[in-house]
Amino acid sequence: MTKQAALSSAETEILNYVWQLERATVQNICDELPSDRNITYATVQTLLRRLEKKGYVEHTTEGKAHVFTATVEQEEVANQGISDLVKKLFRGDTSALMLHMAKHGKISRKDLDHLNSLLNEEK
Amino acid sequence: MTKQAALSSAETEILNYVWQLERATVQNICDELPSDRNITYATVQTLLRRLEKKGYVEHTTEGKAHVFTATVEQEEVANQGISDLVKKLFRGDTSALMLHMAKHGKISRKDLDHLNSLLNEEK
DNA sequence: CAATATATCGTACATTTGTACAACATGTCA
DNA sequence: TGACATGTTGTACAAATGTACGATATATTG
Repeated sequence: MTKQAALSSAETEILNYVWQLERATVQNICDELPSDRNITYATVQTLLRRLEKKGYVEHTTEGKAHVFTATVEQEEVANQGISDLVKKLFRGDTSALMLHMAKHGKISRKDLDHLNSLLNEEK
Repeated sequence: MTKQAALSSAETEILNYVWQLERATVQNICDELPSDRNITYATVQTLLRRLEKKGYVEHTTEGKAHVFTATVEQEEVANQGISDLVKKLFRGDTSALMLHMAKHGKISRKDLDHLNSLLNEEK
């Protein structure tokens, strides 16, 4: 909650792998990267260093390698991201985002039914 | 459609005013800015110059001032923004975004009803 | 234990982004 | 028409971002 520095695009990309792997070394992440993502080991390392400085991950040393783990939840970061987007593109109006998505066919009947039951089962 | 350079945060902010005003001079935009947004005339000008170079606005000269108009629609930019967000935070899965929003109380019963009728009236 | 493979660390460097000043140009009004 | 107000242009500069090299440290294994 301590007002974290914003995540850059590349940082977010890497953070996703940390979430996914739960515990990840630089190498682990490099192994996960799709082959068309041309980025070196050194770059992944720099991004992890920056993520740590910004407070999104931390590490312990295991053997000679660093094992990184996330210190923030995906949920939190997602909330922040959505909130920023909505602020930037829909004057802070979340309903406007929904509407936009519906108009552009991003919401299916199935999604809607699902959401409906979700809302219903809430106390 | 010509693969535009991405919009920065400050650029998006200014582009929103261009959409809103339809035709806007630097001064017009400065007048619209909330008083707590401390940014100079010169900065707005620079951002408009960059928006033009990136192809999001164009201008005509009227008197001694430039009058800017958008060359892309808000809808397009919104789509791009959503798509980027979903890619970054929900592995490209739009439904996951919806679900997230529902879980976090960003979707109201009212929104849902509205979306429902929207989906229904579609041919 | 020495050589090898593999890590990290310090640094670097070109771009992009956010912000803005100073100089120059040009309508406008007395 | 000349001064004034208001525009634009060129330029700058620090911080953030994306990317990565070279030097150094350290497990591992023959």
